[in-house]
Amino acid sequence: MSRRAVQSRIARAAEELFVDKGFEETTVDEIAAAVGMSQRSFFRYFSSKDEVVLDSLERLGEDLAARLAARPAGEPEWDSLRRAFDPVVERFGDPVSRDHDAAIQRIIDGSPRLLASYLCRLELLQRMLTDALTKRVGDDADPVVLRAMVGGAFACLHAAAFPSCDPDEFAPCLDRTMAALRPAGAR
Amino acid sequence: MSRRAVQSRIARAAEELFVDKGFEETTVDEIAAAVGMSQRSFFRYFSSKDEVVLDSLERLGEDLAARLAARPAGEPEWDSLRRAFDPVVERFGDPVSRDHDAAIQRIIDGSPRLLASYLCRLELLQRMLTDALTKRVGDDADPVVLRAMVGGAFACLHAAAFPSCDPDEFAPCLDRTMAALRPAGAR
DNA sequence: CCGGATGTGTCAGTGACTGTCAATCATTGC
DNA sequence: GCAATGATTGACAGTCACTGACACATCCGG
Repeated sequence: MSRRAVQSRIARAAEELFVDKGFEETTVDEIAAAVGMSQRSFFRYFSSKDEVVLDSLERLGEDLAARLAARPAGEPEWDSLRRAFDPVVERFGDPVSRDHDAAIQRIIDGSPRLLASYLCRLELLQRMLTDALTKRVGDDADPVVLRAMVGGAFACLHAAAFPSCDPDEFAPCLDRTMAALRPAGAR
Repeated sequence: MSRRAVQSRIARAAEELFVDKGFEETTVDEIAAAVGMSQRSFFRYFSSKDEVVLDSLERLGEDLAARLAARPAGEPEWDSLRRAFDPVVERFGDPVSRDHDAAIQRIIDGSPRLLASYLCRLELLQRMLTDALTKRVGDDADPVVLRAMVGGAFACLHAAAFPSCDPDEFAPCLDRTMAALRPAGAR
């Protein structure tokens, strides 16, 4: 069985336990037992307990960065960033993946420890997008401003994804927010 | 001796050790020994090892929120946010506190675990500012947009504080970045 | 059949953190 | 002055995430 397959088996078992009992209340031993392996082997597939939950974010990051890189050359950066978020919007469109993501999000919000790791991941993700954006724009642009712009776009994404906004309204909510925050100087 | 005084004694000793040996390489036992108390007592003053480093951020948050609340009523939100950041700019102006903060920041950046907690704190701080901003603006404003605006302003702060920008240039760098990211719709 | 590469379980250890209990000390009421 | 009370502490044991070391199995090309 491939490494990826094992990881996904572990992840599925772990998420079930997390939903049942909560993240902090579930020990790594229990997860390992649920998939029939030793604790030591669990750590051969995931470098930490957090990783089980946050693993999918890594692939999402690569996806977003690729989308951003593929945007047409002349497009204003703010619009490119909005378009790079399309995969996220799509996932929100499908009820199955949306429910799954919502469950994950509830797990994350339920544990400060995990929430911290999650934010760290988002930070990494922003760095990836900043690099992609820098390549598109060229080195003449101010790197600090680019960094901030990606941060601003993520703030819109983060705000729109907040539970206060109901999931069906996600896409319009994101558009509205990004329109409101659109930098005045943007081409 | 007051609780605060003990906390600050612990914090001073801990920071010295962290600078010397690094955060991860310093055990709580060592910190406790350095101030002559048991490990158990250390945890009575700080709920975690992270807390020793991040404690000061809490007070900063209250400060920023108070500044924001005190801005004149008609001022555009983006400008109010910029002014709320003044205490941070001031700290960067004083060489002593700047060096101290830089040391702290190096400690934070040196440990992924601590960095994660730090970002979590920043998130909390943003929530505080969002609440303050909401009070100023009234409930007719879109809460999601307000949330995103605070996030955008923090992205500017975060980007400007990055080591790539030299400390003397911090204030102009922040102004430049916030000018570039100023929302087009802002009054 | 043998070589190493790869995957696994076991075990021992570290370090953060928690619960519990008993001793100490200052405060308060009498 | 003294006893009851509450807060602070140290000592100790325990849990849990995570790591390193080693032994064992399997598998695969030569």
